[in-house]
Amino acid sequence: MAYHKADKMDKKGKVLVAMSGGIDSTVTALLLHEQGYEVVGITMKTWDYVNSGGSNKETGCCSLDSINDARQLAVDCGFPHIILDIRDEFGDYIIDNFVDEYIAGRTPNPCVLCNTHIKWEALLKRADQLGCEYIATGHYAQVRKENGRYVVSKGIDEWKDQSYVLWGLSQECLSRTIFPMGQYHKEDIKQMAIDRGYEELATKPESYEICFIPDNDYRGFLKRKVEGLEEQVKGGNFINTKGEVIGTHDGYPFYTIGQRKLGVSFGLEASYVIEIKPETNEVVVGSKEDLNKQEMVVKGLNYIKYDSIPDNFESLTKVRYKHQGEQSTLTNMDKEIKVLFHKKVEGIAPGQSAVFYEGNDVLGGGFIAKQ
RNA sequence: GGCCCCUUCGUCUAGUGGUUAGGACGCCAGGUUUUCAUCCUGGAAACAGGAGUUCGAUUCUCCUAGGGGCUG
Repeated sequence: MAYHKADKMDKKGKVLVAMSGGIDSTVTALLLHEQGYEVVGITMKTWDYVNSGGSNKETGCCSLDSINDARQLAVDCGFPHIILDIRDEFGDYIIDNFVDEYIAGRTPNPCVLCNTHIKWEALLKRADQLGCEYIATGHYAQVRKENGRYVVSKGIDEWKDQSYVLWGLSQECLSRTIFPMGQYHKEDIKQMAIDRGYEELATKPESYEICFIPDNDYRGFLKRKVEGLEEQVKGGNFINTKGEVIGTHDGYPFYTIGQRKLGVSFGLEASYVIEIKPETNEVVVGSKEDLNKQEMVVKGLNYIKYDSIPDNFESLTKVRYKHQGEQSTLTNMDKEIKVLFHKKVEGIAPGQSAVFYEGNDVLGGGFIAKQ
């Protein structure tokens, strides 16, 4: 495909924009296009939605039924758009890991894993094939180069900040990544969409499900995916912190640490899952106070701002996506980091990502191994 | 087998001769949220049954059904 304006556009470069069809990635493509980048849109097909039940929600990281919207925008703006089928890699890696983690009694975050191991890899590979210097996504986060490293920091819209899900990206990936959303607030983005004639995008509900579980029922997904699981694990015991049996549950994979609504009333106060024991199919239940833990171990580390973290480093550490974070002291221990929080943190769940911050900058992160 | 004390939303309970019968947990629905959760708002939901006393009974009395004390 010939680009008659190629000379002019080359000043900014060629960028491959991941487009889900939602508002954020759409505006991302629009802005870069307006700024003079040579934009190529790409929509990744991660999962076969055909028989998964419909959804009219459009603006998650991997929306459903949105390929046409992305393509239409590309047509409107006159840039190319391609569809990339990554169902195989996605299924083998993300979905298998998702299932394995739950079977192991942990709580995975597939979005983080997909970013780290699938999405960027697929984007960069295709970018190389297309001669794109950069890739861009609609994440609310920022990247800058500092002291020879590419540093991820929070988007200026604190409320929408998505830097948490990017802790696993390599320096190589970051060196070619642009996050236009990072310097805007969500309201600005909505206004930009409206100004450009895409008001319907601004009013679409956002999607919050895991992309491969459109009905938002991960428990049902596990049951369908793992034959015989439901029968094997049902009837396990709820036990209290003294080890006494206080009830029966549906099976340990169907709970997560910090979960409250357990379908049974155990006493005067709300009860929370504080520990999951896959080997005995027991779920330990306790009070809100029992959920609070002072320390944890994080493994599978990736460093962003520096190439390592010195001992006794002070950082704000998040244990979940929307966790506000808690001050902590980090200590290296042979490919793992021990995190000692200054104040106890509620509901630390193995399998979730821990992300370390220095101010607004992401130091790095890893997976919570144990409390 | 005699004389005492219990019985309220699914659960644990508060309470009164006239109340919208209150709360907590659980449940349901919304909100927040690119994971799972948390969190916030709202909602449904009960006086064991029967007969009295009373202007009026969930409350007082009596009777029929389910738990604790002294005697044999």
